[in-house]
Amino acid sequence: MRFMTSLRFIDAVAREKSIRKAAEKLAITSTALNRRILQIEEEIGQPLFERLSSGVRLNTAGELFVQHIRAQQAELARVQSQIADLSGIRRGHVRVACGAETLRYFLPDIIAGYRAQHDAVTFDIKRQYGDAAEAALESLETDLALIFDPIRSSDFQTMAAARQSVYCCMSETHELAKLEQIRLHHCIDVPAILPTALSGIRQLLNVGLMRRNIKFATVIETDSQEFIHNYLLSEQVISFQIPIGMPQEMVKGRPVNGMVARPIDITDVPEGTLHIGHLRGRVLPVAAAKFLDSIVAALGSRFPDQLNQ
Amino acid sequence: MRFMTSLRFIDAVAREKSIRKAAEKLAITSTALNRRILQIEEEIGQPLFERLSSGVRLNTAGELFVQHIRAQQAELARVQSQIADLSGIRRGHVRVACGAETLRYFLPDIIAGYRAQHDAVTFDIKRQYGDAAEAALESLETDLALIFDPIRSSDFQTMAAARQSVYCCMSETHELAKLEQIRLHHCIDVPAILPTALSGIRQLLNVGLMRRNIKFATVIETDSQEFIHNYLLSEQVISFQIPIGMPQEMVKGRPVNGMVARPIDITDVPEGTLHIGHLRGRVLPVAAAKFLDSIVAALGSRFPDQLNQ
DNA sequence: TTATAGCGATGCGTTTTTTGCACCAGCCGT
DNA sequence: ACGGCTGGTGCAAAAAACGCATCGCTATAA
Repeated sequence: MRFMTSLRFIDAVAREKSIRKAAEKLAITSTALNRRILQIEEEIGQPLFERLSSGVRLNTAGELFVQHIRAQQAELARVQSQIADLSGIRRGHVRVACGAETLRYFLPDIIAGYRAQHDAVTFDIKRQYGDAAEAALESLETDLALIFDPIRSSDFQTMAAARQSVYCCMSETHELAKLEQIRLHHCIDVPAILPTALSGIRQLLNVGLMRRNIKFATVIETDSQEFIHNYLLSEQVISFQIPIGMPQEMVKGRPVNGMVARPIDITDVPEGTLHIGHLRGRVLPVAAAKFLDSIVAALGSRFPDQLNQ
Repeated sequence: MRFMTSLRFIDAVAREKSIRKAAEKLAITSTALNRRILQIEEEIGQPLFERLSSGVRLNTAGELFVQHIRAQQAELARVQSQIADLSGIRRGHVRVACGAETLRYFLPDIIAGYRAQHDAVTFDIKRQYGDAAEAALESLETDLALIFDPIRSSDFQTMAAARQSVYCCMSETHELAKLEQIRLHHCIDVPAILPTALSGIRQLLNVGLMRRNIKFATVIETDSQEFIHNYLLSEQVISFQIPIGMPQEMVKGRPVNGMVARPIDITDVPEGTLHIGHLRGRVLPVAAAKFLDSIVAALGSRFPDQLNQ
């Protein structure tokens, strides 16, 4: 979109906080970029950036203007998607921010199903923790967010929610695998591998640990689910997951690839809520709105009793 | 605003329904304009205009896109005004659509008062009948509307309203000037000069005439208040006006420039309502919002008892 | 029927705008 | 004092936009 070039450039400079760095990303020279910015500042009638020795920074006017640029970009995307939708085949690009839990099995499944029907729709999946996902929604960097976490911003509009209780995962040969249900005190001194403190699962566990005044024997802390998953097979450690982050067979208690999951008593560790939604007040592009519909539908069929709203 | 040029051009072509006509208005050649449009159509991926032998016309995609362009222009104006407001002096441009009644004394007064405080704010005043004013709000051609009429569109957001009863105006030497209050039957066979059927006053009068099964001796019908005003001095005819369209002295029954006004019994002619508002859901530029405030305040002080909301 | 006038589209030479290179001045940490 | 970084600028080359002349088409009038 030619007429958006200058605006995109300003957005890029605002993000990079440096004309030269932004120029490099945009594959033009810094002088060309610099002049475009000076030109727009002149048209606006006042500077949008403060010039620092280390780069540039938005001033108040620039803050307002960049906010407008981003809203404008999102609006344009929506209109384009609407126009593309007129020609029958649905085109578009959907940007999703999600936690590691939904990234594992749920989203690939849903997206494959959606793309089977609309192969002209492309996706951008970003793994982000709750607060970062909310920030991405607000800066219009993403269309949808799947957050397993308390929602902090009132600008988040939940379109569906599913309550999820925490399960304990381990090798099927693990001692605790013999139990049908796990209590936290079973886990005392049992080597555990945990997600980082930013994770929603970890926060729920912490509530339980505080409540019962228990500490885990944490041997590894990582933000990689991939790592956790593989490590369970290498050492007799326990890990934690929520139903949406596991194969459905595993949720039912049956072993999958040598691993099993056992529910933790919810009097020990409270349930959490998976929120699916978008920025309040935003009208989503057609593709994103329809994809959201299919997420909501899938969630409804997988967790019929835990679905709110 | 350089980056808006192509968009403005498309808007112009959409309005003129002709590339050549639009080119003339934009002071460029039709070929340059034509190529800009072809370029944008290519970027969008499909045509925005249907080519007819007599010119062009928006297709569905174009309809969507032009709608986006207009919203975008309004948003940009708002952001610009917000930025200008940062530097202390309030700049901006306010576009008002109003009927002939408010155009006469009320608006000049308010605008003069507002400009005395903010001389960097400019105005564009368009006289339009109710439905045209509502259309102008929806196509974002105007920011505010003052409509003395029933409101038809639910997209009109009323910010203030004042009930106005109809007065009969005439030379102070007119026979009817001796009465304190006029009844419709007094006006039978009295030569009258009336506003056109589109006017809100005329519609109220029609209600009364239907009710009482009376007909005026209409000698002249015009949409020019200026003409009506001057004609009252040249011939012994009656005319009709609402308080906001008259000098305040005249409303009190005293002659002004040889003319007087007498209230019509409201059992004969019902009261009407003057609505002041903007397009629902729209965030107005700073200057327009503040000007609206001053209109509302002025209305409140002039018609303290008739003010709703 | 032909003639004509109006419309949008296109090839081509000219003008305007944008870009890249080389370089300057200022700031900061070493 | 130095080297490395920043944004800003003069000038020439590249690219984009523009205007003129002209084409093909259609609706209207003679």
